[in-house]
Amino acid sequence: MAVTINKIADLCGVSRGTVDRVLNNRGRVKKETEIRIREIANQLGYTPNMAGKQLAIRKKALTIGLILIAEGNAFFDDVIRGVQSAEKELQDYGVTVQIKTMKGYNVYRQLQLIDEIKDKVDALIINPISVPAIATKIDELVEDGLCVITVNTDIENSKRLCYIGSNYTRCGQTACGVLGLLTGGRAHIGILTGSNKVLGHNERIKGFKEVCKKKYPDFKIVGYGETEDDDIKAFEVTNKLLSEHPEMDAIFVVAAGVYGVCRAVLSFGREHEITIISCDSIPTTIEMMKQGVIKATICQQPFIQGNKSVHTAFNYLVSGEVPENKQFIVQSEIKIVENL
Amino acid sequence: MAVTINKIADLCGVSRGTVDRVLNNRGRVKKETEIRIREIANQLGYTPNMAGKQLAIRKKALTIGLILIAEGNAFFDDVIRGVQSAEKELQDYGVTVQIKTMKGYNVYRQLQLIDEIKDKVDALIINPISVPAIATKIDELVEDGLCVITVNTDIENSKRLCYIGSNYTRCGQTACGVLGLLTGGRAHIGILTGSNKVLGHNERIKGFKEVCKKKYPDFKIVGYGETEDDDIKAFEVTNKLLSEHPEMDAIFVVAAGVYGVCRAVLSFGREHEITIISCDSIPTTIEMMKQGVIKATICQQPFIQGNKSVHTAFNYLVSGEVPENKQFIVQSEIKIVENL
DNA sequence: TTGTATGCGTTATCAT
DNA sequence: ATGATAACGCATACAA
Repeated sequence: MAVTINKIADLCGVSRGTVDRVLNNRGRVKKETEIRIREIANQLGYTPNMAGKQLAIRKKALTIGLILIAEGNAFFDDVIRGVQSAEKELQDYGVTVQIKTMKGYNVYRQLQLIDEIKDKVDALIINPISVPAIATKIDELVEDGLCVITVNTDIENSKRLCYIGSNYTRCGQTACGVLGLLTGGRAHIGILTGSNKVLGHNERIKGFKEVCKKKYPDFKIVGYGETEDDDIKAFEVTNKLLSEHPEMDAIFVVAAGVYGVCRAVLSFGREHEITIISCDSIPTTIEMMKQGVIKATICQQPFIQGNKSVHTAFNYLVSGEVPENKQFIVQSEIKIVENL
Repeated sequence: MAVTINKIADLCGVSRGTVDRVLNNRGRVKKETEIRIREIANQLGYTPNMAGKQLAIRKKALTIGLILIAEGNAFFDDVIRGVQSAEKELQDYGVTVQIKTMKGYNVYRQLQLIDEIKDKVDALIINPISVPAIATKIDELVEDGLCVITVNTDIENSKRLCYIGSNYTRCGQTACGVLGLLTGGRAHIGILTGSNKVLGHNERIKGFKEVCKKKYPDFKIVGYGETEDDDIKAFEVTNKLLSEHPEMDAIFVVAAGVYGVCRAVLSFGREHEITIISCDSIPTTIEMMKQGVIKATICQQPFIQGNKSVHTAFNYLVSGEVPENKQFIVQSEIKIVENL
């Protein structure tokens, strides 16, 4: 039978209350008894019982807040689905989530949203803009006792509890690996990123180039473009790239704007000559895969990102459980039309 | 606030005990009160509280038994890791798992193991041999009130609670899709299956051929071999195939014996000319991928298969929760060396 | 500084 | 057929 707080109390000849105070660092207990209790607890390998905790804590309704740069970005639809699924799974324990979305990389707006939400929630899950101002803000929140988790994008040198999301470098490496296999290691590549101000996009390109260098000496990157995560902009810039580089026979779409890129390739009638690899799988991307325009896409388990971040926040709030790893990295999944 | 059994009792003017008897079909309650209670419960949308259930049920130690055809099959190592992880996650609730392993497709042996374990467990998770004798046995167990879940291999027309595992057809389709992309849709393919008596292997081949037919008219399947899931046998039969079909430039390894196949290809010095696609990722397969001998492998989330099956059994035992789908199908994951 | 009582939602065992 | 009561493990308010 598992060891409970009661058993420890018996063994130490004190009351449950005292053991509780020690094990949850509530103070107000004599040093020497504290030491004794801790010793016995460790020795017996005490682990708090979740069901008990959850039942007792039920009186307090927990609110978990989310700030996501989700507007106009279909990728986040699945993240939100994961969040909502977690809310449902945790409804027994009185958990409510509150999602605030924003559009684009407006630091001021994100700070504003943080201030709006911070006093209403027990934990904050944020898809942060990776700039010092946000990092500082996160640290402030944590100092004030709020539980903060970064999702999808990390700010490593901040005091957040943990990061849940992908390894962008890995995604880029995988993309290059796939492209290498599809082209036999010989291609003239156009890279269409979202913005060269976004860390994640740059890391994907970095990973891509690493593999290029190590394994595919005959890969030539012939041009770059920025889609600004917008299909129209993507369409224009891809058109330009295709005109300037008729030798281009492969495209890596690093971020959003995938559909715009595809439409440009289609407008040149070159969809059969150009191997397109993209990231993530939103409906328009899936449609393009079904039409054979996109050959493969590298996904980052958005549902799990949303779901796991809520569960992690909840576990921390309920039992002070700190994740064993500061980063929970989702898989870089290769999807083709057959395994969508 | 969520609706509890207590609230229902109040509203109906009865005691919790009565409500409990009704909602858990324990009988011994007057028809008309039963109807009234059910009505109110439905109306209020009562959902049992997990934490409460789990605390109360804790007195009974639950045992979940597993029968896996795991010996000599490294694929199952990850399944078992998933099972053990689930055991740890559920230890708070007094769950113990008991794993029995066997080697090869010996129906009599499997029946024997079932008889050994059936009276000692509250649920049985089985990786069944797909023959009528086992199906009948499963039905008997279920009739006797045991909870039975099939894992990794299903027996669809049986009374098992549900199946947790892959869609083998899908795996084969994915393999063909990948091969199509890697070869430009033109290849002379050798197929090395485990045994043509194993349903899953045949389904993979079926899926592979489907995509061949639909998308890749220039794929020619030039030969078949059976590895009997054994590396030595695989080595021999692949050697034979390579001798008889020098035009062969692609291999789909359907089941185990992957390493033997690779060694044969290496012994012919043809590892650069032959595109090998395999299934699953055991250590020797990973090694061959790193050496570039295998280009891609299609995986079926073994850890999740093990983990999820235990959790599903637990949920059923604790709350009678029947899975919403009779089949929980894991993803067919494409793995290359970059995203292993 | 410590102990006790009460309650969270459910199940199980009595007693009626 | 039904109700009352005691667990299960933990948190907390209150008493000492």
